[in-house]
Amino acid sequence: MLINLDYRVLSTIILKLLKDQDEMYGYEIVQKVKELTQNQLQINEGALYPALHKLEAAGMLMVEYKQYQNRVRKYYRLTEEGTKETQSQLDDLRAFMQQLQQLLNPGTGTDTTLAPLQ
Amino acid sequence: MLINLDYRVLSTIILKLLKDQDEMYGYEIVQKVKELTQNQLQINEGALYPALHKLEAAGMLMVEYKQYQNRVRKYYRLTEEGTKETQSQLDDLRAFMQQLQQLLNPGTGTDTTLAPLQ
DNA sequence: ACAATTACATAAATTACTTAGGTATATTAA
DNA sequence: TTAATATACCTAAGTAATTTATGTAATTGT
Repeated sequence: MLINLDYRVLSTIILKLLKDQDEMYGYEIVQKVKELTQNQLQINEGALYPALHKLEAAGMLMVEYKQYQNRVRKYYRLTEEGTKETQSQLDDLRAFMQQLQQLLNPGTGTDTTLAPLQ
Repeated sequence: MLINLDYRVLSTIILKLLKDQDEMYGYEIVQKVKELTQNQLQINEGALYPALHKLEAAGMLMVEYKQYQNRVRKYYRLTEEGTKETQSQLDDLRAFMQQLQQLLNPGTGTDTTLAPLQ
């Protein structure tokens, strides 16, 4: 099967951002993606929140509520298993993107290498 | 919205292969993808055939039936509009992949450029 | 002769995304 | 000061497309 890249991409982005930033709340993730891609990519909140809940239910993320002014933010952070999963998903996505290069640029041959995903 | 990359990827692969090979039949596309990716990517026939029908219905592909031994193969070929669409989808996919690089490799900075998609 | 491959196809079930809406506080603009 | 926008969370209905499971039929391999 052609990897379901939608869900892959969404969860991989979430995990990778949390790997870099240590902890973030949902709305912050939406903004961060906009910022990093100069408004070219935008995550729907209707997709993000369920994805966060799913990752949490799967034991990849843990939650901490924090007071900020008069509201409560829900901060997410990688669990130990989530950290492993992050690496695994990054590897998978890198592999997939390389396969895609293979398909879309046949003949470029030796070096279609992407910058290594950390 | 996070681009629906599944459908994007599938149709872009189909169109790109037809751009390179001029004409192919469905089963051939499945095999070609396996071959080009050393069995690492595999298109489900249950996904491919409906996608081909959809692209045909959209006027991107035209069909020619050809006799081969005792069976009939259904060959697909790009229409004029399909040729334009191919370029457009390749451009979109390249852009998307660059955004993805941006997200997954922040700091790599100057050159995360992919080999140009033809 | 039987199993696997080639070649097409569709349908039910599943998945998960988009769209749309809802609640509530805080900030900015008119 | 009030209205609109931004922040911050959430869920549900509708939609889209994939996976899985079949089905048919000819051909090739064992």
